[in-house]
Amino acid sequence: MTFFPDTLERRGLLAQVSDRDGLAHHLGGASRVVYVGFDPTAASLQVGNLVSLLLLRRFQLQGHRPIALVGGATGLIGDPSWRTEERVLNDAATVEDWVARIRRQVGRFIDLDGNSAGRVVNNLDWTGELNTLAFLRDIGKHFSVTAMLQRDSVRSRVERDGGGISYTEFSYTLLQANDFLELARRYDCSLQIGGSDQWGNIVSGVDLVRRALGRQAFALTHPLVTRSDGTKWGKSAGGAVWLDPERTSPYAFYQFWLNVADADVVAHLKRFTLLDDEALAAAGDAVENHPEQRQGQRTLAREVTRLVHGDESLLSAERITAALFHGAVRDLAPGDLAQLAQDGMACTSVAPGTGLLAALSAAGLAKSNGDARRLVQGRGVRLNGEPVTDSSTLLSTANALHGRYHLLRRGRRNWHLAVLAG
RNA sequence: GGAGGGGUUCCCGAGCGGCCAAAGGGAUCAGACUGUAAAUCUGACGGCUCAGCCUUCGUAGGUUCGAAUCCUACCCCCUCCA
Repeated sequence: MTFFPDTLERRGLLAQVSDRDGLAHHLGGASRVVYVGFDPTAASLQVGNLVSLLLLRRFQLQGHRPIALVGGATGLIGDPSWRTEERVLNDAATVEDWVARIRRQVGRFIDLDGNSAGRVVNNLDWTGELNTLAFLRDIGKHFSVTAMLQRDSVRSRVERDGGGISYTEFSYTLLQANDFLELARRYDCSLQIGGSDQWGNIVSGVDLVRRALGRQAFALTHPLVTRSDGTKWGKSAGGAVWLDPERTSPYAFYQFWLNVADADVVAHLKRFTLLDDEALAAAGDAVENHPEQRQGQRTLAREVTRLVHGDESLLSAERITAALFHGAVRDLAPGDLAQLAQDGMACTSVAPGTGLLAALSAAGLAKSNGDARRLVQGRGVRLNGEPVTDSSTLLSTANALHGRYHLLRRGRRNWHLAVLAG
C-alpha cells in the first residue's frame, strides 16, 4: 500500500497532520475509522465541501471506514473560528430541517454497505442529552481557557474592540472535541479530517481523546481551495455553487467547472476527482499544450458533475451545453426544449404578450426593468438566438420557438426559458 | 466624565448651499477581442410608464426659492485625555 499521507500531499490535499509518521503507520496497519464533520449552516452543502467529502471516499477506497458527521448540535451553536463577528443563531426547527437534507447529500459520497461500510451520524444524538455538570466536569476540565484564547482562530474576535465572543461560541471547540471523543468511544474512530481552518478544533479533539481514553488519535487537514488569481472561489454569477440540484442545476454546476481558469484545472482535478495519476498527467499535458481546447476543463466538469449528480444529469448538462454553445438554438426540437424546461435551465411561465423588459426582470436576468432596458440597449440580450435592441419587443406565440418557448440570454452564458402560459 | 474626528449610492472614498443620482477607485454586469479563458479596451452600474419624473447622502425636525452641504435634537462609530 502506498504511504497514504504522501499520496494526499501529491494531490494537494494535505495541509497539516498531527503525527505524520505515526499516522502513516497507523493507516498502514489496519482498517481505521475516520470522520469529517459538516455543520448545517444552510440547506445544502456547497462545492467547497466536496474536498472533505471526497477525502472520506478516498479513505474508504483504501479500506478505511468513513463517518460523515452532520452537526445537528454544533450547528445550533456556530463555529467562531476565523470569523470576525458573532453569528446569529438559527432556530432549532430550521437546523433540524437542514440536518435532514445534508444527511441525504452526504450519504451519496460514501458507501454505506460492505466491509468498510461508512455511516452518517448526527452529533445531536449524544450532545442533546449531555448533562451540564457532567459536561463541565468531564469535558471542560480538560481545556485551558488561556490556551484557547491564544488561538489565532479566535484571537481576531477576542482582541476586537466592542465585538468579543459569547460564551456560547467560545464553547464550540469543546463540543467538537467531544464529538471526536464520542466517535472514538462508539466506533473506535481515530482520525478526524477537515479544512485547514478546522485545525484548532480537531487538535482539541485529539487532546481530549488522549486525556479521556489514553489513546492516540490523529488530525489531518486539507488546504482550503483558492483560486490562482486570488479571488473568492466557489461562487458563480448566481452566487454560491450548491450541491443540491434544486439550488444549482446540474447544467449550471457543469458550467461552473467548465469555466475554471487554466491555471487551476490540474489542481482541481487532483482535489475534486478520483482520476489516477496517469489521467491527471494526460490532462495536464492537454492544458499546457492545447489550452484552447479546454480538455482539462471538460474532464473536470464531467467527472465532478457525475460524482455529484450522476450519469443522467451529466448527459443532460452536456446535451444542453452542446445545444446552447455549439448548435443553433432554432434547431432545438420540441423535446429538447421540454427537457430544458424540466431540468436544464431556470424557467418561468409568462402570459402571451408580455414585454421583453418585464420578462427579463421576472426571469431574474435583470434586477429591474431599467436594468433590463440598459442591457437591451447595450446589446447584451438575445431572444431565441438573435440579438434584440428594441426594448418594446413582446413575447408572443408568433415569435416563439414551437409556438411556446422563448429562450432569453443575457451575456454569454446566462440563459432563461420563458414558456408561454396556456 | 472632558476634548476632538466621523457616519455619503454594494465596498473604499471625494463633495461641504444651486452646474449632485452625487468625483475617483474596487467589486459587479454587458460589449469588443478570445478558448463559454486570462489580460486589455469600451460602456453600464437607485427606481419608473426613461429626452421626463420619483426616491436617496445615520435618524427626526428646521432655515432657504433651493440642502448631501447650514441649524437643532437624537442614535451610532473612532481618536486622545480622565
